[in-house]
Amino acid sequence: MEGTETRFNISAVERETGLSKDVLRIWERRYGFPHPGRDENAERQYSADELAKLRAIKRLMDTGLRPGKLIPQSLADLNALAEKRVHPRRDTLAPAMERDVLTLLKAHDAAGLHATLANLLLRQGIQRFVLETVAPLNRAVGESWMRGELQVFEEHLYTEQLQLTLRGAINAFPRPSGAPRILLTTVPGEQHGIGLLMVEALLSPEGAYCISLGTQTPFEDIRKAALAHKVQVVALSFSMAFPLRQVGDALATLRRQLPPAVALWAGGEMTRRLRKHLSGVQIIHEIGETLSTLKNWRADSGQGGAR
Amino acid sequence: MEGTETRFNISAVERETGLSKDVLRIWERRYGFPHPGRDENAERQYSADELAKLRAIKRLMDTGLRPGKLIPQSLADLNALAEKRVHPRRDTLAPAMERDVLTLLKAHDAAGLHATLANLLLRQGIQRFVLETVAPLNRAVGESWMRGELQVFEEHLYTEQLQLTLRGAINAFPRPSGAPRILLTTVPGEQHGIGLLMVEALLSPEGAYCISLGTQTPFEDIRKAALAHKVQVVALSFSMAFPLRQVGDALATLRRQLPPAVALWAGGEMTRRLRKHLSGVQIIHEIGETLSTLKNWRADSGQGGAR
DNA sequence: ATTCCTATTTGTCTTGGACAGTTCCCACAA
DNA sequence: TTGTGGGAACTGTCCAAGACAAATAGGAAT
Repeated sequence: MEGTETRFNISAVERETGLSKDVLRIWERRYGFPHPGRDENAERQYSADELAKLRAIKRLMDTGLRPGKLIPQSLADLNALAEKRVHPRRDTLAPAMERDVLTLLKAHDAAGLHATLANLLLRQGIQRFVLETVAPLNRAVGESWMRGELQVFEEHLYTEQLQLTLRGAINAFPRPSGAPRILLTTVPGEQHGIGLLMVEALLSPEGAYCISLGTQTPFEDIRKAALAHKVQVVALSFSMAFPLRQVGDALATLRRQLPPAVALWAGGEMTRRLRKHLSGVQIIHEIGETLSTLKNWRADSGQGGAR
Repeated sequence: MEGTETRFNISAVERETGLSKDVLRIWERRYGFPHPGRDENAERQYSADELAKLRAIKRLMDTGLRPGKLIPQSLADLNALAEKRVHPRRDTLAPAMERDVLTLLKAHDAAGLHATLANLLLRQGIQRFVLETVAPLNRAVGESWMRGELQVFEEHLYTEQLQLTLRGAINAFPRPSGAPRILLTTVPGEQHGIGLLMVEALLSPEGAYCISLGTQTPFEDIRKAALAHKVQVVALSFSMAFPLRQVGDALATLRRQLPPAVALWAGGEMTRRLRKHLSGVQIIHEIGETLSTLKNWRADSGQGGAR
C-alpha cells in the first residue's frame, strides 16, 4: 500500500502552505528549491518531503525570518532553528496547566479537554480565564505546533473546544448595553477569529457592547457596519500568519474610511512586529493591554463607563 | 471627497470576488470584460462598477450558470436573472418568521436578532429549530444576499448570531457518548462551517458523539483524526461557493485514505449539484435527511443506538 | 428517454521577463 | 561606539501569450 507515494500539484501546495503559485515557481527558478518532478503534462508534482520543508520554511518566515536564509537549510536544521526561535529564553517552566492541556490534546481526549477548560473558566472567572489561561495556552499550543509536536487536527480540536468554552461564557452574560459600542472583526484574508472572541470575553463584563462580525469582512462593509451600528470603536485582530506588509495598508485604508470620531484598535500576534506608529490607530500589543485601552478610551472620551 | 474614484488592483478583485487572477486575465483576453484601466506601471486598475458586475457574475456562477452566458449581459440584466433564479417557483409565501428576521437584520438589531433566535430555539427544541427555522432562514438570507438586498456585514452578523445560538444549545447538552462517533469538518478551501454546527445540533440529541474540527482540515489530518478518535463516520460539509469540480476529487481522495469501515458522509448546498454516485460516500442532499442517514447507519452497522 | 460522440467552453498550468518595495550591509561621520 | 546615508541584494507580484485537459452543450442515433 506504499507504492503510490503521494504527490501534490501546485494548487495543493499553495493551499497547504499558504505560499502562492507565483512564489513557488520563482523559488524554483531562483533557489533551485523546491525542485518538483513533472507529470505526463509537464506539470509540477511536489513530493511529501518538499511539502514538509516548505511548511517548515513558511512557519519560520511567519516569525520574521527571510526565505533566502531558510531555503538552503535542511529540514532538520529548520526544525532545530524553530526550536531555538520558539524558546529565545526559557526563563519560566511551563506551568502544569499547559502541560496538562497539551497532554489531553495529544491523547485526543475532547471530553477531558472540554471539562478542563470549563473547570478553569468557572474557577477563574471569564476575564482571568482569558488573561491567565487562554493567552498562555494559545502560545503553548502555537509553539508546540511549530515544533511539530502537534498535528494540525489536534490544533483544530483545541481551537474548536476553546471557542465553545468562550462563546458559552460570553453567551451566559446578560448582553451589556453600555459604552462604548465596539465592532469586532478581521479584514479579508485573516481567518483567525479566536482573538476577537478573547477580546469580547474581556470587554463584555466591563459593560462594553460588542458586535462581532466574525472573520474576513470586506473593508467597505466594515465601514458600513460601523456606521449602521453606530459604534465608537472598531477593533481588528491580526494573527501571526497575516502578511506583515498588508497590516499597515489595511489599517491605513480603514482609518481613512472611518469617521475620525470612531476609534480604531488593532491587536493580535502580528501587531507585535509592527514598528511604525500609525496616527489614529491604537495598537494593542498584548492582550493584557485590552482593559487599560478601554479605560483610556473612557477617560479620553469623557463618556464615563456604564455598568 | 469624491474626486478619487476607488480603483482596485487585481489582488483586491481576486479577494473580493473569489475569481483567481488567472481567470480575471483570461476573461479580459477572451471576452473583453472586464477591461480595467492601467496605472503608471501598466498594472490593471478595476473600477467599482466592474467589481460589482464581477461579483454578480460570480454569484450566478455559483448557482451553476456558465460565465460565457453571463459576461455579455449588463449588470441590470444579471440582477434580474438572479431574481428569477432565486424564485424558480414562488409557491410558498415567505413565512412571517423569515421576514421578521430579515427585518431585524436590516435594522442591525443584533440584540433583537439574538433574542428572536433564542426564543425560537426554546419553543421548538434544538432539532426542530435546526430543521424548521435555521434551514429555511439560511435559504432566505442567502437569497436575499444574492438579490443584493443584504450587505455583506449584515450576513456576517446573521452567521455570527446563529453560531452563538447553536453553540450555546449544543453546549447545554450533556456530552453524549453513544455510537456512532462522528468526525465533523470541512476540507481545505471550504471555510463555511455553519453546516457542521447544524449537523452537530441534530445528531447530539440522538446520542451520537460528535467531534468537530472546525473548517479547513487538511486531508491527511482528517485521516489521522479519524483514526486517532476512532470514529465510525466522517462527515463533511460543502457550501454553495465551493468549486464543484473539487468536491468529487476531495471525496474520492478521502474515501481512498479512510479505512473502508469508516463511513463518509457529505452534505451541504453543493452536494445537490453533484450528479454522479460515488461508491462508499453517502450524500446527504437535504439537511432533513441527516436523521434518516443516522438511522440507516445504525441499522446497517448493527451496532444499535445508544441512549 | 437514453446513450454516444464531437465541438466548444473554461479554468489552470506553463515560461520567462520586468519591476517596485524592503531589507541588508558597509562605508563614513560624529 | 553609535548613527546615518545610500547602494546592492532580496523578494513578491504582475504581465503576456501559449497550451491543454476536463467539463459541458448540442445533436445524432439508438
